[in-house]
Amino acid sequence: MEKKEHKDCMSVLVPVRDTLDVIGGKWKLLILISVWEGNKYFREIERSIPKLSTKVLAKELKDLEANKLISRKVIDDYPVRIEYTVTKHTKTLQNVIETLRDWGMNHRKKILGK
Amino acid sequence: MEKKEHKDCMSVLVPVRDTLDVIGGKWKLLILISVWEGNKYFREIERSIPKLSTKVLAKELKDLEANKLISRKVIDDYPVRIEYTVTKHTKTLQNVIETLRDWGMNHRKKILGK
DNA sequence: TTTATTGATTACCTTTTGGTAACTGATTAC
DNA sequence: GTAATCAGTTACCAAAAGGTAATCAATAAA
Repeated sequence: MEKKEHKDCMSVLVPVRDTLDVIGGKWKLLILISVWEGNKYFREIERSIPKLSTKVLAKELKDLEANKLISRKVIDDYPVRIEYTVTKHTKTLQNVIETLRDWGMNHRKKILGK
Repeated sequence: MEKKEHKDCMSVLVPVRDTLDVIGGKWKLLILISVWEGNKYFREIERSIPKLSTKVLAKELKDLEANKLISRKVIDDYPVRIEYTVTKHTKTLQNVIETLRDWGMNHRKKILGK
C-alpha cells in the first residue's frame, strides 16, 4: 500500500475554518459580547473593553458587520450617532459559545490537574 | 443610571479563549486531523499537509503535546523513530468540531445567499 | 474662544507570526 | 564513498497583526 486513502477532511475543515475566522482572534468575541450586553455606541464599546484600541475596534466592527453579526444604524440626531446592535444571526452563536466554554472548562481541569 | 451593571462575561470568555488558543490558528486542526487519520511520523504528517513548513509543524506538535492532544512516543528502533498519535482527550474535541462545522455551514449560507 | 465629545481615519512603529533554506547526527541503500 | 531518509534546529527574512498618537468635521458646553 504505497499511497494512502485520504478521508475528505476538507468538507469538515472548511466550515470549521469559516467559523474560526469569524469569531476567532483576540477581540471579536469580546466586542460581540459587549454589544450583546447593551453597549451601543463606539466610545461606549471602546471603554467597556480595556486595552482595545480605536483602530482595532473600527476594523473588527467592520468585519463583524460584514458577517452580519453586528448591525450599524446611523441615527440622524444633532450630532450624528451610530448605533451598534447584535442581530438574530448573532444569537445563533449561543450554542457555539457554550460548546467552546464547556470544552475549555474541561480542558483546563485536564491540563492543570483535577 | 450613570454606571452600568456588567454581567460576569469573563466566566464565559476565559474558557472560550482557552479553547480557541488550543485549536485555533492556521494549522492546529489540520495537523490534529492528519494524525487522527493515521499519519504517525513527522515527515508523513508534513507531507500530508501542503504548504506546512517543518518549523511550524515542529512548533505546533509541541503545543498540541503540551495540551495533551497529541502523544509523542520514542521508538528505539535502528533509526530512532518518533510516533505521534492522538489521545483520548483529542476525541473529546469531536463535539466541538461538529458544532463549529455546523455553524460555519449555516453561516456560509447566510452570507453568500440562501 | 477654548475644550470636549462624537465616529472614525491615517501615518508610523513594534511585535508576533510565518516561511526558506541550510544544517545537524544517525542510519540505510547504492 | 555518495546520496537519501529520519526528526528536527537554527539563522535569517517577510508579512501580518496590533498599538500610539495625531487629525478630521461636527456640535455642544464652559
